[in-house]
Amino acid sequence: MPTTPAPQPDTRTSKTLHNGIEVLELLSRSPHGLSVTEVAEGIGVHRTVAHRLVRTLEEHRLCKRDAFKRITLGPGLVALAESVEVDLREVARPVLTDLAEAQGATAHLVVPEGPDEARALMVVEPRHARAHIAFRTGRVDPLDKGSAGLALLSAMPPRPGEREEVALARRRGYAVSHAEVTNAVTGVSAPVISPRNGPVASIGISVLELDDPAPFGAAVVEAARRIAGMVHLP
Amino acid sequence: MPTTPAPQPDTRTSKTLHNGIEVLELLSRSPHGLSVTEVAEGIGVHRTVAHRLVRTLEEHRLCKRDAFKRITLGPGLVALAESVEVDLREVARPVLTDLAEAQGATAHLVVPEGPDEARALMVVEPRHARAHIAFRTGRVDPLDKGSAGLALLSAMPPRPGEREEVALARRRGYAVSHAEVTNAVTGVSAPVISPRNGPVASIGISVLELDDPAPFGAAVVEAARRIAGMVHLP
DNA sequence: CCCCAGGTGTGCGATAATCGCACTAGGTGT
DNA sequence: ACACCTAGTGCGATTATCGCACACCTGGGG
Repeated sequence: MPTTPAPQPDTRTSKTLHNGIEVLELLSRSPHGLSVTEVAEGIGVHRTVAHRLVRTLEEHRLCKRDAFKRITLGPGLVALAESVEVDLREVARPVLTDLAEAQGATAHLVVPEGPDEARALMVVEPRHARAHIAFRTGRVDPLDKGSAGLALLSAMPPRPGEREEVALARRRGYAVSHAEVTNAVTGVSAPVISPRNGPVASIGISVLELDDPAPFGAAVVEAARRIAGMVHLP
Repeated sequence: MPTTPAPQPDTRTSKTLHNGIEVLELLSRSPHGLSVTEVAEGIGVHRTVAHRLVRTLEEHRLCKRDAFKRITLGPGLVALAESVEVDLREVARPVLTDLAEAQGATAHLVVPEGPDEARALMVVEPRHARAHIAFRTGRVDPLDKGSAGLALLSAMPPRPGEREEVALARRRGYAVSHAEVTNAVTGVSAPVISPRNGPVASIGISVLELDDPAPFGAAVVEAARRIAGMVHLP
């Protein structure tokens, strides 16, 4: 019996770094922290390995251990995250707050991720609305669900079998969705199109109203236009 | 010549993970992105190694490559960062916005990091002030510089050789600093003290006024008290 | 009190993952 | 066409990682 067939090691990615990142992702799903043993079980490595990974992350403030040794994500991550897409978020922030305030609804900036997904990069809630939606920054949704993704698709070349709403959005300049990612919520989004880089983001609002989306559409189109005029990637 | 003296490998931390994190830190200092070669030079590893690290980070969306192969930080980081100190930030957010609005100044939540540093976890700017300070979330300052750090120190046992301002803050309940971290800016901060965990944060504002800090002090003390009453760590 | 159970933390040898060479491929400017 | 630059890859040598075995601490019974 010639040992095991062929483990075929992957020389293209780094296993140790992969494990370290999995620790971070595991911790982000564990709001109340974990022990070293739980981390080891959670990602399927030996306890000693988890120990070394945690210590390394800790040195970089990517995780920390509280008074009784429980491990949670560390504030170093907020410093790193602050540098993600700085120029885009810098110009988008005032536009989003204005939009949220003017419409009395939650405004969001969403970027495409991979070929079929979109991630919320920024979410701004209105200050003085009677009621409004809240959802998590960093959230990922399929590109073909929700107004933000539809708006992004509408700024790309048509795909075979694309939803009818995309073609409609392409004509109107903004996309509308209802109860696709969140029950009872209507989304209205417009693509932010950079002359140089194509559709870099979408900007939109989540409203509770069910009637005519046209005024909202005009508002998000205008907001997207403002951002596109200011963003210039190298 | 008996080879090299003694390389003494470090078994306590993980070199590969360390390198991967250094890539992230390097990228956060490089707003316009880097090439693989630049990454390799920046952290002092072979180009092939940098290549593998980048690819691994990319799979987890911690970095991404734009149209012309330049590498920047990826949106996966904002999802991770969103989970840092969730409960604390959840309760602090409305308090900070109220504080910023009421005082017409930038409000901030700062947490201790290591024995001698403090990091800004959250920064909220006022909506309608004539002028206000802005600074970066995630920023690190020495614990004995600036009102936030002084406030944290004032809630800890006295240290040998501590600044006089700390004792003063201990008596008044809030700390005041002027032009210590930023020119011409006065900071006023109060510690957030959890009955169970001691000083977990400080909350404060950065103002341009130079006169009586007492009203600001009362406001930050009240804000810190509100947060302390709501935060309950496991 | 002592001992056990359940957890963290650590030295060290075997081994598998990483490193870096040598090479291919693609693009740019002369 | 050529020289020159950077990205990307297969593969053997080397070295970092893995995981065992053990020490240590803390709390709770017997």
